[in-house]
Amino acid sequence: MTRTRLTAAERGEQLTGAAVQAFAVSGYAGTSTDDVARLAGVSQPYVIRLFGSKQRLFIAAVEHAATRIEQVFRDAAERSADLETLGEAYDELLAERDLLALLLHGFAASSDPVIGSAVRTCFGRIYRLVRELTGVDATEARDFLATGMLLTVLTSMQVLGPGAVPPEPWMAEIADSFEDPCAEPEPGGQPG
Amino acid sequence: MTRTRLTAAERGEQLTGAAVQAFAVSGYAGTSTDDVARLAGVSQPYVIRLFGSKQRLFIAAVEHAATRIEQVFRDAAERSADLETLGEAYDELLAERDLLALLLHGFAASSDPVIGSAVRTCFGRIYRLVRELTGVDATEARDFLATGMLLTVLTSMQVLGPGAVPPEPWMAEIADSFEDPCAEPEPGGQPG
DNA sequence: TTGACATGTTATCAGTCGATAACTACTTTG
DNA sequence: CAAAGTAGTTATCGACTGATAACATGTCAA
Repeated sequence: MTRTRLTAAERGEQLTGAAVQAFAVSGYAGTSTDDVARLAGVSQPYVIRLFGSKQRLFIAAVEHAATRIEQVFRDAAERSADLETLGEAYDELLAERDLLALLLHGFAASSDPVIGSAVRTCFGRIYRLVRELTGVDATEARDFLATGMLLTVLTSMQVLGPGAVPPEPWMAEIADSFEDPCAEPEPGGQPG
Repeated sequence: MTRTRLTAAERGEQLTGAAVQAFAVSGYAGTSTDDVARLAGVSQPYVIRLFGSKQRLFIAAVEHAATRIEQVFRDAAERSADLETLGEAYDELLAERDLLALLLHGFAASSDPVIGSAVRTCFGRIYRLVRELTGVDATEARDFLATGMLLTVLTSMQVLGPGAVPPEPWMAEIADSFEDPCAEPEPGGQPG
């Protein structure tokens, strides 16, 4: 079986996807470039040659995830440009677990100045996009993203989502609080 | 200069503190047991002998941080048992940056089943405590913790807090939204 | 066809890390 | 004082990692 040959650009895209998957599980320091290489079916040194360093590979993955998140929000806003619809879009993002998990690992890896800078830029773009798409003020956008962060963290902790552990009472309580529409304190706002 | 000799219990506590500091910066995979050892002024093998493994050291640090967070909330509730007061307590937690940063790294490291289990238990305890101290319902407690998660993430990203980078416009906008009391959508609720 | 370029691989290395083992030194107790 | 327990060290190992260099293989234009 001969290896399928791709252009450098194509291979780069494929590797970025593999990097999103791999880094989403174990984070920057916990994932080896060989993990990414195996996932994509190429050798580890080739990954380094294409991206220059592990750091640049990670940043490429974070930016890819952020771009995808923005796209999901944009698509949702095309249906209806309010926070409630964007909140529904969050369900799609939670289904693609990798995106938010990777972003969380990016936040955590922000003590590295280069990674931190890239991650802040991505987060800032998402915040701005939410405000522009829906026209809400800073406080509403902040509360929207706050709930999003909690959902992201709960998913990473495997309290919510596909890979969730058997729920303890407090987990079920929180999960229910997201699904009960009557419990919303203000009409049309929170993701979930 | 002779090394100060401590009992195993004392040294263990000191090492747990050092572990909180060290793991808060670079996370589980990104921090070596030698980093923790140097911070405490002992040799690396001794750290392993006292805690058995790096994993157990990390879990000890996470549980220590969670316990401290609970204590801050309890102290605040003794002044006044409502969410607003607990929100003020959050400022103390943000000042002790390590605690929340470490917890965030714990969330991110939850793909390890042993760590994940410990982290979920800690989070569940904090959630329960917030509800018990204030008597709020699940939705209010969830929104409180959601804002807390956003604050934690923003601090880790160095958007807020002592080590923050020079603020870009969107950062100032979010920071302001926390300080403006008039912008609160519902009276007395969010941390910050 | 041939040669230049692009796509990949294997071999290898220097550094790091968690963990074990064996040894040392201090303290307490009888 | 001696012996036993406690606190801590140095030496060392095997595994892993990111990165470099050299080599191989496939593709396409002249």
